[in-house]
Amino acid sequence: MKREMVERPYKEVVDVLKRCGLRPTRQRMALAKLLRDAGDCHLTAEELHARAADAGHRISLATIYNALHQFTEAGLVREIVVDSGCSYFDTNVSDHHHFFFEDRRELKDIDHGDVVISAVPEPPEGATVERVDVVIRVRSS
Amino acid sequence: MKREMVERPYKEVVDVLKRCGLRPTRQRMALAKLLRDAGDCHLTAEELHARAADAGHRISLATIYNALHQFTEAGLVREIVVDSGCSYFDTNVSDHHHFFFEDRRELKDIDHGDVVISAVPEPPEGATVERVDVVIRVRSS
DNA sequence: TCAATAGTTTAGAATAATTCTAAACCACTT
DNA sequence: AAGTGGTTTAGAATTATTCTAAACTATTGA
Ligand SMILES: [Mn+2]
Ligand SMILES: [Mn+2]
Ligand SMILES: [Zn+2]
Ligand SMILES: [Zn+2]
Repeated sequence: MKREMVERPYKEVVDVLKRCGLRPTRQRMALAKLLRDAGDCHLTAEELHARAADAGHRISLATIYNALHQFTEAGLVREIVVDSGCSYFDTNVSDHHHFFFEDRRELKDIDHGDVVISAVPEPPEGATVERVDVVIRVRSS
Repeated sequence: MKREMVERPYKEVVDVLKRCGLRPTRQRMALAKLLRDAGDCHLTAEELHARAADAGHRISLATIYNALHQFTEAGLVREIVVDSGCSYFDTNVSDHHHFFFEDRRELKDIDHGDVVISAVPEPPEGATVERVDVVIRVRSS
């Protein structure tokens, strides 16, 4: 019973990982749980690494990168490129756009529906639209 | 007269540079001219470096980066971040958006007006909108 | 015309994010 | 319990970019 209270929260992430065809290893379970419990946010690999460390998990950066890419592939997180120099991983995988605070280098979600794109051009022949990213770059002033 | 035919094209870029408060050095003139003559396109620092070399200019990469940042500051080019790992510099500084071909890692302009954003949210208090970037990510398939 | 000055260029080292390597490790099957 | 094949890891490698400090040059005004 003591054991169960601690272990239960893992059940879900284990299932998610299995559904994605990823072995539920110690590291992937820890990371998947951290990401799920983090709520909607935008993390760099380094930040996730730090959070894992804070939670008592000693996971190599290589593994963090591996997991983030696998999770991206599986649709558990979404990679956002706004800053030449580092990638952000978004735990909110629903369709939404972003403010980017250039001075703080931070992303903030824009509620779906607050940006309306009323005309999107056809992609060129043989190309298929993967995603439409809208980033509103702002500076404090 | 022989001389003039070769030199005249530089007159404009010299003026542009002066207007921007940048000394018209040999390197900056060469780069400004290359960029102006390139037509609308999206270049990486390396690509511009290669074009300079092709045109017979031996300019260090550090200078390419310096110039591109100064030109960006001055509004002569626009920096676009779509690809974690490298920046693109757009010689088309008019208001427009982009397709990004993820496999080729190439940008393509979308005519102004082909993307209509009919609702843009207010930025948070104290933040001022710098720019709205729309990137339509496509893959060939 | 010629310094003096301040801005510019440069090679090469340094940095930072990310990827690679190859050996140790461990999840899952049998 | 052993075999297997995927996984993790430390550390080296890679890549784009920035930094450093010395050499260079555009500009100015004597
Ligand atoms: Mn970062
Ligand atoms: Mn590149
Ligand atoms: Zn988001
Ligand atoms: Zn463009």
